[in-house]
Amino acid sequence: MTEKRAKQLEEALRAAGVRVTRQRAALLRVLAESADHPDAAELHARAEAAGAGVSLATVYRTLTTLQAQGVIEKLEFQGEPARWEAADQQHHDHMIDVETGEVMEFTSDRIERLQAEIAAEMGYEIVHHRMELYVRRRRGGVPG
Amino acid sequence: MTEKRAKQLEEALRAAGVRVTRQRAALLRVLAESADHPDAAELHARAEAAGAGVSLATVYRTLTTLQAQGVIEKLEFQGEPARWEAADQQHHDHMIDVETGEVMEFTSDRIERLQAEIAAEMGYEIVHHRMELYVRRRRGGVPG
DNA sequence: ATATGTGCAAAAAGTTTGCACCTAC
DNA sequence: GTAGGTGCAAACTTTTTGCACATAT
Repeated sequence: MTEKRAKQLEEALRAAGVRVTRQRAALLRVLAESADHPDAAELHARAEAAGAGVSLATVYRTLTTLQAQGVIEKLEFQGEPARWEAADQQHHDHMIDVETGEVMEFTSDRIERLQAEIAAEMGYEIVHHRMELYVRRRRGGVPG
Repeated sequence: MTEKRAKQLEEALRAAGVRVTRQRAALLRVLAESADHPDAAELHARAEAAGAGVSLATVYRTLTTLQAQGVIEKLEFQGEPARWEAADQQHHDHMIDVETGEVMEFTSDRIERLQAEIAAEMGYEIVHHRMELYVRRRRGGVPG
């Protein structure tokens, strides 16, 4: 399944005139297999672990390229190195447990609508947004 | 007015056991006079322009200290150096014009309520949040 | 008097880049 | 064949830190 996705992406890149090198193919596979939100160093480590020879500089360059192609999204949480995620899912925002560091995803059409309304009232339209909730588990809280 | 505010802050800091040095006093004044969202280098430049002898290292250390005292807030917009703002106003979020770089402030009780609801549904409570709308002026838009 | 703060210069951390070589198309 | 990609090492940007000296309380 992730292999299939990786192949699809290779085609899309070629169609866009972006060369699919050994390094890029390897990173596409690593990204397709990653359900979490790894940073550049972590992606490099995973590629190395998979036996791909990819330099860290190329990881950075590839991430920039894939972002420009809309294949991945860059996440910049408070003061940490940038993290990345596949862009194939529907849009969502993030909730970060400040105690464990765990990153969860959520969506809210109602919030998105309100954001658009607020921008419109001020004469603007939204290009993109960023919303992060830094949270703590409630004592006696509802089980996940 | 800003001078008065700076004096108040000096008192609060002393009360909290934080020494009010010449450098800190100078930075408090620069911050009190700044209605925008300057980064450390800009604050350093403004302090220098005001004739205060303050090193950049001290600017960084002071910003960290003032943040810990709740006097200022740190803003981290997409990939730029951190910016700072006085924390005396009510809570608000930011809207950034992607074409001009202009930073505007806004509030929405409705969004804040929805955020709390979403966190609660997942068994969490919000410690703090970050919401930024990256926007573009609408062609034929409503005047500001 | 002394715990704290400061300046300087060096280091850290994350990311980007110049250049010679390599490779997908 | 050639435009575009890669590796390496060096540079860059922002921020932090060790240490000797200075100063607010």
